[in-house]
This record gives sequence, C-alpha cells and structure tokens, in this order.
Amino acid sequence: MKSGGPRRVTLAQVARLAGVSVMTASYTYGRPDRVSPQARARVLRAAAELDYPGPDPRARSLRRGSTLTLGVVMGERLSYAFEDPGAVAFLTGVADVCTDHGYGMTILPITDDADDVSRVTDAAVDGFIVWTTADDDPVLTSVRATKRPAVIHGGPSLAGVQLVGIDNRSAARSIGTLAFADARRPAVVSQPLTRDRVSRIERGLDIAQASFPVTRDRLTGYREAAADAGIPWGDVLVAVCGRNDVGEAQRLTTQLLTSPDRPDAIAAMSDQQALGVLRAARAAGYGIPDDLAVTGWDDVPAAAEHGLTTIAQSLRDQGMACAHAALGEQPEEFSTAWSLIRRTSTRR
Amino acid sequence: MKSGGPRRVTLAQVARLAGVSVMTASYTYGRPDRVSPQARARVLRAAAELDYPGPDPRARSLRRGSTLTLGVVMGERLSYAFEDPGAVAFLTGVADVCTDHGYGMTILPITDDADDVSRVTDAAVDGFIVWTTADDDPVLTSVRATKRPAVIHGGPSLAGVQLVGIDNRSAARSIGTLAFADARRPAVVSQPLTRDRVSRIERGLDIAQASFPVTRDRLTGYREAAADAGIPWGDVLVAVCGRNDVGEAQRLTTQLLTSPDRPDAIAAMSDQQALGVLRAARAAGYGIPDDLAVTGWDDVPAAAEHGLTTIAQSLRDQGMACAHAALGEQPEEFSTAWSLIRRTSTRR
DNA sequence: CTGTTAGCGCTTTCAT
DNA sequence: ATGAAAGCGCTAACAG
Repeated sequence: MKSGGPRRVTLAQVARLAGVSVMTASYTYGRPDRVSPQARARVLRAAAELDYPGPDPRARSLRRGSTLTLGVVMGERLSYAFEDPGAVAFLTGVADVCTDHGYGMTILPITDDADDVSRVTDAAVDGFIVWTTADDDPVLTSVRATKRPAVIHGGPSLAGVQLVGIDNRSAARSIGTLAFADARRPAVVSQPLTRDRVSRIERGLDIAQASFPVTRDRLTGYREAAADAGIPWGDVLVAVCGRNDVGEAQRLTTQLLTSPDRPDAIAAMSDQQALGVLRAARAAGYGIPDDLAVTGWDDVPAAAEHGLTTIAQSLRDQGMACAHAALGEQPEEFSTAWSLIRRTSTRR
Repeated sequence: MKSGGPRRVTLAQVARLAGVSVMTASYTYGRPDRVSPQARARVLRAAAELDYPGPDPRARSLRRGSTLTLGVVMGERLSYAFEDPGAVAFLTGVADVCTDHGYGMTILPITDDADDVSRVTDAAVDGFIVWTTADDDPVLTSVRATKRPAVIHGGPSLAGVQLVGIDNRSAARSIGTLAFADARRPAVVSQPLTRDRVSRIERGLDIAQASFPVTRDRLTGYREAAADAGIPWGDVLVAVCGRNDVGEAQRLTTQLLTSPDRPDAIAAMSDQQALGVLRAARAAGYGIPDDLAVTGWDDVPAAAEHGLTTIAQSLRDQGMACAHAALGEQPEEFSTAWSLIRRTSTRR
C-alpha cells in the first residue's frame, strides 16, 4: 500500500486556512460541541477547499491509545471458518457487540506459517478473541505477549486469559449416553485431533494425543458414556475428520458402515458432521435410529429439520460474551450453558 | 477500552536498559539484519526483563503510513451477511488475498444509523471494499471522502471508484428467457429494492424505484426476458423479499402460489431464494418444472443438488479481485464472467 | 469557546 | 553497525 499521490492534507493546514488554531480544527471533528458555529463553519469550509479527508485514524489511535477495533484470531484457512455455521454464529455474536460499541472487528487469519506471530503482534486492535485452537498453537503465546486483553473461546485455557465455553466433557457424556443407549458397537465421528488435521479411523484411540482441548474433552465424555454402557473404549471406533464439514463426515461414515463390524450408533461432534453421517446412513439404507443412532452437536436449524438429537449451545451468545470480555467489561458471571435436545435420531 | 494497568513499556526504556540507542532497539524488531548479534541479544534480554510487549502497532502505522489492513464494508446486520453463502464466498476471497499479502481484514458493519459515517472514517485501514449497496447509501460518500483506495462490489458505480461485478442485466435476461419459456404467468422473487427492506408482492413493479443497482439491473433483465416471451411487464408478479434467505422466499412464494393467478414460472435472484421457492412448491404439491419452472442465481453447491438452473459467478474470485484492487494492484483486466447453468428446474 | 504546549511510540533520514 | 535528530498527525491537558 503506497501513500497515494500528493502529500496528505493535515489538520494544521486546514486550521491555517481557516484562520483558527489546530485545536479548534481538531474539536470541530472530535468534539463539535466545544466549538462555536462560526468557527466550525470556517473549519469545514477550509477542509472542503483543501479536500481534507478527515483526521487520520492512525494518528488518532496513537494519541488516544485505542484503535476501536477488536481482533478475532481464526485458525484454519478462513474459507473453512466461514463454512462452519458454528463459527459463523460465533462471529455474528462478536460483530453485534462490536457494532453496539462502535468497534470494528478485524479477522486475523492464521495460516500456520512463521508470520502468524507477527500478524498478531502487528495487529492494530485493542483486544483479542481467539477461536478454539490447540494447546500448542504458537499464536497463543503471541496473543499473551501483546499484554492486551484477550479471551479464548473453547480452549485451551491459559493462565491469565479468560476462557469462554461450555463443559464439553459433561455435555459429551450426557449426549453420549443417549447415543450409545442399547448399542452394541458405538462409534464416534470426531473433529480434528491435532493441528495437522489428518483424518483416519482408529479403534481405542489414545485420547491424550488430541491437542485440541475441545475435541479431547468431548472424546473423554464419549469414553465415559461408553463405559457407562458397559463398553470398553478399546472397542469404540473413532473416525477422525480433518475438517468439520458434511462431506468429510459422510465419506468416513461410509467407510465405517462398510467395515465388517459396522457401528450401530454414532456420536458426532457437530451437527454438520451428523448430517454427513445421516446422508451416509441413508445412502446405505440404514434406518434411523433402529439400525443406527446418531447424535450431533450445536443445534443448528438443520438439526431440528432432521430430528437430530444434539447438544444446544449458543455460539452466538458465546461470541457476545467473548467480545464483552475483550472490551474489558467484567461479564456478570457469564454462564456457559448447554442443554441436551432429545429428538428422534436416538433410541432413547 | 482502557490502557491497562501500569504505564506502557516503551522501546526507549528497553533501549536504555540494554544500553543501546533507541534505533538499535527498533532495528532489533523491524530490521534484525541491521543489528549485531550481541546488540540484538542485549535488547531482547532487556525487553524480556521489562516484559516489553513489542512495538506498538498504532505508533508503527502512524510512522509508516500504513496499517496493513483492508476494510470490508458490509451493509445489513452482520448476522445476515454471514448467513448469505454468497457474501461468505466473497469474504473468503478477500481474506485469502489479504492473508497472502500479510494484511488483516476489518469488517465494518453498517447499521444505517448516524455513526456509520464515523465508523468508516475512523477505521484504521489502508483501503475499502464495499459490498453491494444502494445508490443512496451515505457510506459511499464517506468511503470516497477518505481518499483511500476503494472498490465497490456489485454496485452502485461511483466516479473514481473501481467497480467489480458482472453484467447483471444481460445475465438476468439470459436466465429469465429459460425461466419464462413456455410460461403463461411468470413471476419474480426479488431481493430488496431499497434500504428499508420492506417485503411485498406487486404486479408491474416500477423498476426505477429500486435503489440497489444489482437488483434493478436484474429486474430489468427479467423484464426484457418477459417481453421476449411476449409477456408485458405489467402482467408479471414480483415478490420483493426483505432478506435474501430461504425462509422469506418460501413464505412469499407460498403466498404467490395460493393467489388466484398463481405463477407457473419463478425467476429468483439467488439460489437461497430459489431453494425457498422449491420448498414452497413442494409443500403445495407442484411438479418442477412442469407446474412451475424455477431459476436461481450464484450456483452454490445446493443448486446442483436440487437440479436448479442458475447463473454461475464466482463471488470468491470477485472478492479476490476487489482485494487486489484495494491493495492498489492494477488488475490485469479482471473479467467478471458469468455463465448460464441449465439444469432440470426449467422447461428448456 | 479558543489557544498553547507537550507529547503518544515509533521509524525515517542522514550522519558517524 | 549504530546513533542523533526530526517528525508522522493528532489530541489530552491545561490555561485564558
């Protein structure tokens, strides 16, 4: 970005032409009430004559000590984030609060390369909101190093940084119990375990290797639910998806359903994934829930349409809570609520 | 946003503690190659000791004259924008280019109240990208007043501001011809006409009253297509939706289909709307395309699934083109291409 | 209501 | 390789 063409017109020049002090000119823009109508008019006329573009926001933010902008750190390629209805709901919540406070919202895309650190450090924002990421994400360090207010959504939790999210383990155990009720061969369709996002199918997965805390907690909850149903974790098939979308889940589910010991219950980690599971099941001629019980997560509108048993949490509210926190407002005990929505895709 | 706690640590303090000049400290961060390893080490040690958060991006951007951020102006409540797959595709394109150039992307939500102007003026961004809006949107004036590079997507076209988009009139005429083929009572499901976004159903709509140029151009194209088919515009029912989504289109279509002279062909303005039309038609027991021909716009993935005849345009590419332009790169003759995708929802 | 002074924290010269 | 000076453009703080 080059500084376009002729030299920038400054407030000082406007003031000179208007025959007033710089402060009067400044007040004309920043605190119009502090200026007489005549002075104001002269300043505005001079500004028009000079084609003054208004006070430079960079200078302003330096002087004021605030940028009036919040930064949202999104891992993964942004394309994915926007395709994820959960992420979109979250962003909507953030945006609404920003709008109400006269703040802008800067999206900081993280690409897993070296300049992620500088991308965060250099961002002219007053505070950060970090969308769920992995324990070992270097961005977390950068964010904390800025000393600016920060909130993490989902996880990981980091000393000195506020965390907004639900108790994923409890919620997973709770919905897992429904998913695995009367099942012999339960399976899980999981979100990515690690930042490399490789997809694979595995039995008796080592949960500790998952570096996304949200995923880890949900797996743990599912394991507990399986145990409650008398099924050892070693017997549970886990299909790990590299992306959180319909297609990937459908693909892996198709594989699951054609394997010798095809599952009769699948707990997914998002409604998107669950929809993929349902598609695969339908294509394979499975009856829901008799042949296959399915559960989702998030309760997006499509979940109701498909009778999907799921966990309801308001990502939008969580986005709002994050924004409030990043704005330095003490949230009056923000409760991160979730609830179990029982529909027709499970046996109970 | 308050300046948190104790006084901010500055580069000068770091330099003093390290026993070097401010410039050496500055170089350590900005141009490490210009500094000896020893000096660098001492600066870094001092910085660590002082818990220096790194150079202040606000001061940096003032001095450098660039913020390394692009602003995207989105009309409507952001919630709507994110729910619109077209807008999301567009944003993805913008984001990808920003990322590649080490730029951030600031979303500037416009709410139609008085501070929209200041929201734009105050935005610390190097350039603006304006998502389709109405002729009379005051934001356009603000954007141009900043003198910073700007691009408008869709419309309106504004002297001195680059425009990226397709020829909506030609495209509409082209797909309208398919939609209205062999039809007796063609109708249009339209996007909003004006910024107040009222929805209504009207026959022989006065196209000139539409202040969204994109909508206006498409209506004009549909009128031409109707005329080509020998149907006067005065006979064409137009259902104007307040929002560009499935539900609204479904609701209005249901009304259309229960009216005495229910249409036998509907040209919509987005695939979202067309999906709503299809739902309403299905609910009313209409056969597609025999009882009702339907066309969409955008060619989102769902369009293919539903056999929807539609206009394909890459909103993502258009987002990329806008970003390039806003970054001041001369786009080597960006061609805004569209094509007609003929599927099974039309009679021809 | 208006003006003066004093920087915000950094980096671009241009020396050395 | 390092440093001194000079501001980027604006506004808080305090007079008048």
